[in-house]
Amino acid sequence: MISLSKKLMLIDGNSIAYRAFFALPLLNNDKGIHTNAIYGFTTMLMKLLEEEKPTHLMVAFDAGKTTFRHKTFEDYKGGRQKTPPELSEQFPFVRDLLDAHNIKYYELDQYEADDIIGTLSKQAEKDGFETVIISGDKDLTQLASEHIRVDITKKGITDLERYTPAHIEEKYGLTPDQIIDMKGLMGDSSDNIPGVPGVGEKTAIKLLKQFGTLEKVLDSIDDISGKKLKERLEENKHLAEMSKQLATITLTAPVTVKLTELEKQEADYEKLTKLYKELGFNSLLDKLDGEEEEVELKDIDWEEVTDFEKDDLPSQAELYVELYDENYHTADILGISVHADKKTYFISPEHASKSKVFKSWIEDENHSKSVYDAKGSIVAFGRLGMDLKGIDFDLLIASYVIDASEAADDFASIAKRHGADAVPTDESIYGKGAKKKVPEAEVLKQHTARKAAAIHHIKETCIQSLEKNEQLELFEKLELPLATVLAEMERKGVKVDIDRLKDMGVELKKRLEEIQTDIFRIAGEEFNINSPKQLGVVLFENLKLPVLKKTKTGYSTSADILEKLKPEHEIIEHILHFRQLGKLQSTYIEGLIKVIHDDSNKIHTRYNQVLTQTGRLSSTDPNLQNIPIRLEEGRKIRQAFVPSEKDWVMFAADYSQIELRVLAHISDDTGLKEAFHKGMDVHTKTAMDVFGVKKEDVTSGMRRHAKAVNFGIVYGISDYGLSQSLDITRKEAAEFIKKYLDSYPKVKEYMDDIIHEAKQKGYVETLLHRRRYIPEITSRNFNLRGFAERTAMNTPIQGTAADIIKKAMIEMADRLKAESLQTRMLLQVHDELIFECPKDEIEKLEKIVPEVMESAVELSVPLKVDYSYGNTWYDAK
DNA sequence: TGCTCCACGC
DNA sequence: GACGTACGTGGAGCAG
Repeated sequence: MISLSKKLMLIDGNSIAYRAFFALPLLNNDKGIHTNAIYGFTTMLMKLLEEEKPTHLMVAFDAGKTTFRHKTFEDYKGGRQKTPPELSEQFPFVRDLLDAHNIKYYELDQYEADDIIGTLSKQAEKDGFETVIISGDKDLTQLASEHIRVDITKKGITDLERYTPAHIEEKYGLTPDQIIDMKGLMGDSSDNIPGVPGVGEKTAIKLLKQFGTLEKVLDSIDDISGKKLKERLEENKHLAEMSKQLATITLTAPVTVKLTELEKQEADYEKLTKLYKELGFNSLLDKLDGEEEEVELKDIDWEEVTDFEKDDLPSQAELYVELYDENYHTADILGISVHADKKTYFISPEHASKSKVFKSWIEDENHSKSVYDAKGSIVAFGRLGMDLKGIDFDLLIASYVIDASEAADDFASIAKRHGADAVPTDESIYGKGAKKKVPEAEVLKQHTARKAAAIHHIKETCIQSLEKNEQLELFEKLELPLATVLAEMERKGVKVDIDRLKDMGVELKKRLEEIQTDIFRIAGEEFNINSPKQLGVVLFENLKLPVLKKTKTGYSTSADILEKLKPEHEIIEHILHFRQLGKLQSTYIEGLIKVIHDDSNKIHTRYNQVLTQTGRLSSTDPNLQNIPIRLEEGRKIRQAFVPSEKDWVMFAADYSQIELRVLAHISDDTGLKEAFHKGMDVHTKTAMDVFGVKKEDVTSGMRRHAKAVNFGIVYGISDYGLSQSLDITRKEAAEFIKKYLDSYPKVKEYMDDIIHEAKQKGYVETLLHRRRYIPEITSRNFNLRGFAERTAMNTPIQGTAADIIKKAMIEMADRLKAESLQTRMLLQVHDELIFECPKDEIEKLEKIVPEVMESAVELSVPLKVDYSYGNTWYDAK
């Protein structure tokens, strides 16, 4: 075969997906979507791209149910098994996959993929292409020619048989054209093409070798040997002709794509990564990382300086600080870059901290800086003795506000998402895991410089997106100022009484040992209680306790299951207690001690401002948003959180039922609003409304149920979730939710409306225009759609609550400053703010804090804040 | 090192 | 009917 420079690959999409589906076991990903066909399709595609290196590429799909062939023969493809739903649900993902690879796909009403492929392959032949066709359907082999090769899947999916005219000659002794005649004679059971009864492959080939074409065979029936065969051909002449017609691939389908449009393009790695993650294709993700790193680095102009002249630093510039790891409180500061006008500078942190010109520029709020990660930058510059001010843009936050679903793992992926693809990933510069290291100076400096330049390139696009989505105010007036407030909170840190923690640790250790001894005695053997695997063996095999639930890997030993086994065996309560105390010891005693800064005995958490899909913050190193409170033993941990100054107190304020108030506001439901206007206990009120009883007749059980439903509404749990938390059947839970919605009709209306809106727009919004895209809302997959619907209902509630407390935090910080108070805001726990303050400021705070928090936004129901103070966080209850 | 299980908070 | 179902972070065990 002559090697031509243009190589076209045409893939029969349906056929390959079918092949993959039946060749691979029915794989599931963690979302319950079947993925075997998608996976098989992907691996096959990768292999083909690598081996064939096509310059042009397209995937053809069959369109709909009927084709022009059905006019010839109604029962064409009749009797074929309906596509299994497990497969059809995968087709949309195959298309997503192709989109992510930037591979064109095409379908044409009334035509099959074969016809599209046939038409294009012949056009390509004329235009001097070499073409490879990939399918599982041997029919396609009729297209083989000098410049068209047809590869048909054999067993499995990666094994292909290459049909060239020579191979067909060798295999059947026929030319490619004669394949159609062969089909006419012998038929094709898979497409329900009848052919001539009694004529199979052998006879068909024999006849064609003798006469050449079907028509000639039918004209020469008299010359054929064998009486029976003659009769059959005679009787089925018409059937044979129709069969040939059906099997003939049309070469003149009205295909509208041009070959020039099929040129192979670079994949969209961002999209691919997202898709692979969604599908759980971890092995493919790994490969992807490798490919991405190969991206060529375009040189940029940058200059290293040791100091600045005043004129170097204009009133608008991009600023970037490069750190060695993600914890900006402690990470090595490796370099700083500034993109000013058309120049990009690099300066070492040592030189930067000595430069007076630089410091005064950094601290001048009239000089605007565009950064990546405002909060981290403020902290890092703080460590260099500079108070970073005047941040007017943050690429990281902007990207989060625009679409929180795109993970913010590193600069490169965010830059690329917004069109700057010349920034290498940090991993490619530093390596990862044990191999991570600072690269040679030139590489580091260029990398740092490149980021400042990238921010400059992207800024405008981001602002336009924000503007278009009416999110500029959310970005500029809420998230950006919040970053400064959070930086301040993190930097101040919260003081920990380390001795108190250690004492608790000693006490816990003693008790754990005692419980362990008990457990071993009762079990009659020693084992690792912390190993669910070993514990499972002891409980369910040795002690023969009933198995109520299994996990993927063995027996479930979760607390709710053990709780049910309590009456069965005395060992259970010991195990539960051991678990509870063990958690306190490892996570809260040892874990907290690990992150206390030696010099100050303070903890400096990091709030992640760009992570959650709802707009909430999260907290790491340590997570101060999950310090125990519900059980007394755990709650005592809070005694270790103390004021950092003598004679100060901890002051805690929390919003009462903020989410339900938000729901009352959004839904405008009279009954729900009444609870808040009258200052009632909302769970009792719900119990009254749902069970139709008077206040004094609400039992504790009713209230508990009502509370669980309210909880479910706020967090968007399903009937299943509710059934779990109340230990009732799913049906009962569903009925319960229905009763709730009947009692609050406008809540029901809101739920219906918001789902409808999400379907229309593809996203939902909070009060302050925070957006969450919910593409799965139109999914045909029951699970995904159900999940999406709950997300649509829940996000505006939880997200609005998040908006409100964020706004309150900014206003609180302003107010403390305006009133020149010493009080420090230290922590945020979703609906709660914790301060430390001198005792003589308590009285003021008691007025200011509720006032600011309650008036952060105005809803149609009042916001209510409860507060309290004490010598430790524990005592502020 | 990455996965699973478990448990804490809102 | 669909069979796994609020969001996070972190520790321990375990397999490769």
